[in-house]
Amino acid sequence: MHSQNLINVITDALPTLNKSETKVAQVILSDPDAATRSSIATLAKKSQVSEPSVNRFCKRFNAAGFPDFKLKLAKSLASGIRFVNRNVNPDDDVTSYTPKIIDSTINTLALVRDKISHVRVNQVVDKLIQAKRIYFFGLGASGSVARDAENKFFRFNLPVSSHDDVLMQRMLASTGGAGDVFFVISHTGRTKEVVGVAEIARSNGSTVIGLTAANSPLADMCTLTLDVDVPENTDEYMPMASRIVHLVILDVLATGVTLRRGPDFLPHLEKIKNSLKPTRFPNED
Amino acid sequence: MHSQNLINVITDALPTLNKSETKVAQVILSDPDAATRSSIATLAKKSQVSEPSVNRFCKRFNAAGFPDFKLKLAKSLASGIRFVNRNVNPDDDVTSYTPKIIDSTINTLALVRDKISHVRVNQVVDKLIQAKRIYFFGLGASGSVARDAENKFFRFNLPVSSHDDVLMQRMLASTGGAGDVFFVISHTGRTKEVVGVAEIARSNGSTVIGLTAANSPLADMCTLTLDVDVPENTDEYMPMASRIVHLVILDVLATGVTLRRGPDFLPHLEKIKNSLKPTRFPNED
DNA sequence: ATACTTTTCGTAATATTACTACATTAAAAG
DNA sequence: CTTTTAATGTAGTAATATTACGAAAAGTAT
Repeated sequence: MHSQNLINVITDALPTLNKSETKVAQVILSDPDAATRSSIATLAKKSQVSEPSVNRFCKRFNAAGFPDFKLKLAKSLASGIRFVNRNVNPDDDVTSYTPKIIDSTINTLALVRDKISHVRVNQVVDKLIQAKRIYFFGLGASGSVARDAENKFFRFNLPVSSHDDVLMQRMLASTGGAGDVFFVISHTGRTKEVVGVAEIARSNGSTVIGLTAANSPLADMCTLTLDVDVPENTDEYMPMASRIVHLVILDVLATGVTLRRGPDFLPHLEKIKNSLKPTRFPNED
Repeated sequence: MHSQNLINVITDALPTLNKSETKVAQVILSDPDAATRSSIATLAKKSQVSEPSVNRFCKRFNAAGFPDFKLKLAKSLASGIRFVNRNVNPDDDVTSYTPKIIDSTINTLALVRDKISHVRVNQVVDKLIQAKRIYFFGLGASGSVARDAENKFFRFNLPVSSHDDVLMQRMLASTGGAGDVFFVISHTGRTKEVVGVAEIARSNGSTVIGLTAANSPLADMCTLTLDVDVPENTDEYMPMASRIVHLVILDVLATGVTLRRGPDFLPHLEKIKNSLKPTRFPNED
């Protein structure tokens, strides 16, 4: 449901426009930003047409009127600029690469927000709630994601551990069984070792949940997967956005588990929080 | 120059506003999209103030007037950021808590994007470039952030390690000296152990960089800090966004270092990437 | 408290801006 | 050439926004 960029729509419609509409279109396209700031009178003058012509032009593009048109144009500009400028160039300086990287992460998260399957999330929460034991597995960058997940889920008062050692993973997978949940994190879903471990766990009757790419070998091996398709463009040389997405999805899952546990569980979380107080300098305010 | 998101600006200014301005702000924040579509008269009525009050409100936020304000607001909305009621309620289901958590993370990132000091980022990149050795330190949730940083920075071909063991941290801090960079990650900046370690490192002539809260005890102890003021979550159900922010800032720093190294360095990164190929199932497309 | 100052806010007049109805012109069809 | 239809503009009207000014409220100092 990504609404089409208004500027593209106008450009596409250009050949079908009549004389005065074309004039208006050209003026708008030549400087869309200026158009958003000008009144119908000034725009009419610039285009050398009458004001009603401009108004008709706006209505032709499904706007209620000129002000509404300007609004839509402004929105197109705002979202467009962010989309185009996503890549970091070799000659970028701090002031440009910093927002670019953050924007790119934001965009990816927005994408995931709109695409993630709520049904699937619910199913995974189900499995996690029922688990007698949870293992988080990951290698490389996903290793620290797994570790973060452990740090989050141990609070639920059940045996949780994270592992980034393949041999350890293999051994644990082979000793697991019903009631054990193996939560396997992998950006590509194609790492042979990881897929192998998932296969072992699965064949022993454990539940295997994958946080990984859709339709990957790992995904095929899992009881249940949370598909994440992160566009690769920023991850040219090192994983970036995918880790973040994985972490946020784990946040979502943890929240899901907390909510299912109900309000009686909150004092327990509070207790964990308070246990850290003596390790800290008191807050002055 | 990156213009700050108008909605954040308004939210931040909320405490400094007077009675009628507050009314207007609340109405706008409760449904910013509706605000962009309404006239000054309807907005005034909704806020139960006069039209000039709305107008003054707009000018206060550096808009030429009401229409200009609407335009800026629309642009802010279009940047992919949704501002819903950010808190998760006990009776939320998947379809509501999932977007809430992701939106809240996005919102935090957008805030950091607009507030982070580029000068400071540059200074930190300077230090990292010059480092003979880098240690990433963190405890708890910051432990996995430190580990992720190690995974990222080892690619730059210099001795990097991450540690989440306080004793290890102390020992390393005491043996360090000029040329060593201790990169200390802490959300609160108030954990006694961490501050102590930073102090030891500092007193031995090492460079200590803090990724932590501004004006915290840890920040005071550092050679250089990257201040991150993530609104502390009082809500039980909301996960910490600070980890995510820390990770993204480390992405920014890694990018900064890569760019400084120049294009000659890219083959090296390529080599690391390729080294993983044999561990993966080939991609079918 | 009281008078004085400053800030806040609304009324009403005015200016700006956008829209509509209708007239005119241009183009197309017969 | 008409006649018809589409395209465009004019002028009036409606709507929307802004300004100037003054009243009320809040704050200060005496």
